[in-house]
Amino acid sequence: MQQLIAHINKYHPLGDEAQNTLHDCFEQITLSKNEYLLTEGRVCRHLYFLEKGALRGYYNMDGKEVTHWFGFEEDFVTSFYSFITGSMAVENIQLIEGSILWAISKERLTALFNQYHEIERLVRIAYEKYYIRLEERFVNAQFKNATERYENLLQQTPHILERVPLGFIASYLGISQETLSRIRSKF
Amino acid sequence: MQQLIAHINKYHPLGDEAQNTLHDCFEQITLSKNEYLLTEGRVCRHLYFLEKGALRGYYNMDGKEVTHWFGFEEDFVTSFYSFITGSMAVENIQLIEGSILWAISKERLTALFNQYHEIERLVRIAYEKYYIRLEERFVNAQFKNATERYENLLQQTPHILERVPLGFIASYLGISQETLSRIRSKF
DNA sequence: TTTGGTTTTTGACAATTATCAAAAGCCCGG
DNA sequence: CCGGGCTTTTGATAATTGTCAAAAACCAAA
Repeated sequence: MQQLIAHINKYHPLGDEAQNTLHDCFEQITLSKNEYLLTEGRVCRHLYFLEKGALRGYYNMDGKEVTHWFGFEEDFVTSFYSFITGSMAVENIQLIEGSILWAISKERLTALFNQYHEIERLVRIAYEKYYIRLEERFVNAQFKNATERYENLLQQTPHILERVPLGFIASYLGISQETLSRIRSKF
Repeated sequence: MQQLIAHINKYHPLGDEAQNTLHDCFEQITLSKNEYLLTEGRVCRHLYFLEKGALRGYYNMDGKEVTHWFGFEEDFVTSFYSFITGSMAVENIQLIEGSILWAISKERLTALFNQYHEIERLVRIAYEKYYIRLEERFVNAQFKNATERYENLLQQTPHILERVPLGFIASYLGISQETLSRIRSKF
C-alpha cells in the first residue's frame, strides 16, 4: 500500500486527509499466475493498482488470443471501456505472474471525486499520462513496420522482453510470433 | 459559442457561474482552408473547440505527410502531447475547410480548474471519452486489415469520406492511397 | 536426470500491402 | 466551354508479413 501512496504522490501530491481517506478505500487482492482479474462478458467495476507482478489484457479474435497491453509494477489497471461505460468487457485480464493488487470500486472512486477535488485532479492528470502513452502506441501501430516496433520496444520497455513469453509480445506488437522470431534473429 | 456551451452541457452540465466564466475565457478564431493552427516545432499552448469546419493533424515522416486524425464540428482539438507536456509539437494542424474555432489557453484552463471543481470534472469526463475513442482506433490499427479498417470507417464515420481527400484518408487508415483506391473499387 | 509439455525457431509458400509509373477523372478559373 | 493542375485509379512488380508444419530448445516436475 505504501507503494500506491508513493506512486500517487509522484503524480500529484495529496493532502493528509485525502490521502488517508483514499488509503481506506482500497482493498488488497492477491492472485496467482494464470488466474483472471476479469473475463469477457462481465462488467469491470474496479480500478486496480498493481503493486507487484505482471498481467495482460487480451481479446479473443477469431479463435486467437490477442494480447494488446501489459501491466507491471506501479501501473493502474482496468478494462477501461467497460469501467467507464459500465458495459460488458470484451477483453480478459489474466495474470502473467503471481501479483499483489489494490482495488477500488467505481462507486467509491466517484464518491472520492465528490469529496475531494484534489483526487479528481489526480485522476485527471493520470488520464493525461495514459492518453499520451496510448497515443504513442497508436502511432507505432499505424505507421511503423514490424522491425521498428520491435526496436521501439527494446528501447522503451525492454523489461517486457524479460518477463513475458514471446507469443504475447508478438500480438502486443501486432505481428505474428514467427515474424517476431525472425526479427529477433537479426539482432 | 452557443454550440460550445451546448456541447459541454451534453458532457457534464455546468452551473451558471461556471458556465459564464468559461464563456468569457474562450476567444474566437477564424481560419481559412490550408492555413495552420499549429506547425511542428512550436508548443501548442491552447485547446480549441471546433464550431464549424474541418482540419487534420499530420506528421512529416521521411518526406511524406502522414495524417493521423481529423477534427470536425464539436470536436475539441489540440496537439495533445505538446499541450500537456509543454514540449515542442511534432505534428502540424492544418485546416481542411474554412473554420470557426474557439480557443482557451492552458493557463486559463488551469485557472478554471482551480476555481471550479466542476470544470475539472468536465475535462476529466471528456478525457474518458477521448481515451475510449483512441483505444478503438488503436485496436483497429493494430489488429484489423486494410479492408476491415475501411469498412469500419464507412460504418462509424462516413462523413469523413465526404469531406476529406482520399489521400488524407489513406494515411488516416494507415494504408497507401493506391490500396485504398483498390479497396473502394470492391464495394 | 529423464520426460512430457510448452515455447521458440526455421522453412516453404501464400496473402497482403507498398511502390513506382502512367493514365484517367475531376474541378475551378478564365 | 476549355485547359491546367490536382486527385484518383489502374497496372506491373517488389517487399513485407502471415500461415502452416515441423524441428529444436527450453523448462519444470517426477
